[in-house]
Amino acid sequence: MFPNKKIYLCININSMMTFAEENYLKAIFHLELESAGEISTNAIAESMETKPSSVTDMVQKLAEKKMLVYKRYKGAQLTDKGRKIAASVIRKHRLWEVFLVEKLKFHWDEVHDIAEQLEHIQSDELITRLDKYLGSPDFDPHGDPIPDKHGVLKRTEKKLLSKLEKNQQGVCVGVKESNSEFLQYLDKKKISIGTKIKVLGKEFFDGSMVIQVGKDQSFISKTVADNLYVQTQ
Amino acid sequence: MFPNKKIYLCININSMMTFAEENYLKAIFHLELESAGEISTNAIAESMETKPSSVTDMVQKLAEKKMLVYKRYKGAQLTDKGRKIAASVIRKHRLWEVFLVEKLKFHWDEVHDIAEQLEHIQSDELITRLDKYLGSPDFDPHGDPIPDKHGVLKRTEKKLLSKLEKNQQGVCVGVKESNSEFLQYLDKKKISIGTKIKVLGKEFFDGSMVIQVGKDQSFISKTVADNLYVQTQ
DNA sequence: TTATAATTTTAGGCAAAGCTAAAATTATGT
DNA sequence: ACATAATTTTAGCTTTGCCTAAAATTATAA
Repeated sequence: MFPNKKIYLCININSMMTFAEENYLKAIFHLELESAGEISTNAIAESMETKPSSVTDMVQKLAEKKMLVYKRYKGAQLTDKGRKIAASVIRKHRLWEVFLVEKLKFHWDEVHDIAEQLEHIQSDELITRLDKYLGSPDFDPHGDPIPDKHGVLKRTEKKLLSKLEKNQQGVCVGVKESNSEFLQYLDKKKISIGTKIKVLGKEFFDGSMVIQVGKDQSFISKTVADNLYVQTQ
Repeated sequence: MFPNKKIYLCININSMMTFAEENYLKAIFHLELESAGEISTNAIAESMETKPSSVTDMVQKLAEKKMLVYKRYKGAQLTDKGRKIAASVIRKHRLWEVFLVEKLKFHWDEVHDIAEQLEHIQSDELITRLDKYLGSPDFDPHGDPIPDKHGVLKRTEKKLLSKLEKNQQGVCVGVKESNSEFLQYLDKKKISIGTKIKVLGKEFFDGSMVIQVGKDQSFISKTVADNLYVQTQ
């Protein structure tokens, strides 16, 4: 009568999303943060490194599932339902990144691909416990905010260190582009996520800075200040 | 932060296995432990809750990939290559189970379905670090041995506590059938994985036992002794 | 305004992994 | 031994998620 018995195992109909569907919702969620209104097929295709025709297919399917609103030739917009699922995937991704860095001692720039897989593991209880285990972190190792369990993403005032003026201070929440050398440089300077940084001086002509990190003072170039995100409360 | 770079991290062509393929290899591996020689299509189908015709399809594909040897109407046998991959999937499954129980405080009987998903995460580095993080455990929370990184599974002398005679002892390595009440009972008796148990006395007529657990003595029924696995070295 | 460019959709195909129904093969019982 | 039962395979269909090529629509620029 019903072809596949295994279907009965899915108690929560909402989360009966495939990996591909979750990835689309996630991508659209990110695009909506950057620009309001309908998201174009092309934009989605580009961000997912896939073809526009594939996007059209999937977007139509997600529209049928009420995950988004889609108008031919116009684009897509997430519904509350779709946004919630996207946020939960991003929450999982970022929590796992925290786990990989904090517990397994991976570096910031090594964890993305693994988290990309882990984000699709289905178990609410798992995420509840993982979150608790990690001390309910607010940010992932790149300084990006972790959506709460209701899918609410705290939009934070993350800005580049280079934008701070003399005597302003912030907490390091991430890097713009991470590469091993830069991360090693930060290690040497004793800067990591959560480090308080105060601007003691800023040179006008080259944008270099003298900053306070803990009890030490440090000199950093504009290149560095342009690559570090801080949060000013 | 790095939206959707599709990165091809499959360095090892051998491990470019789909979830389905990995599940088949795993199932056949388990069946080979129970009975030597070729494994029948029907046996595989039954253990995977799928149809024999589906098994034939997949087994032919796995034979092409040299994961197993298949003869029409005869059955399948894993090659070294296939066995190694199966063992690595089982290793991952069991390590994740340890993580879920030891770190996230799940109960023994709650972790299977989650580990069933986690076992397919692809990253050698992840498993190396996870193993280290967990203290390179030899057994999972059900007392089943964890294959080493080379795919070697220590075949252990796991036996039911009820098989031990007076004055014999063993280390608790798992339960046969786990349910919440039984696990709570064990908690009360201070028995868990790794607990040393010595048989102080065994009643002939009902199989009940007096055992030593740490410094305490305990009385247990045959029902309990029939449901507890111990390892005698 | 209209021709051309860009975007988006449709149509048709492919591979994975499952299914059913029917055919082929092997096993069994008397 | 041989009919029947059980097992296994084949053939053909379905869905998912992607693709290419062509058609449809919208945008842009002279």
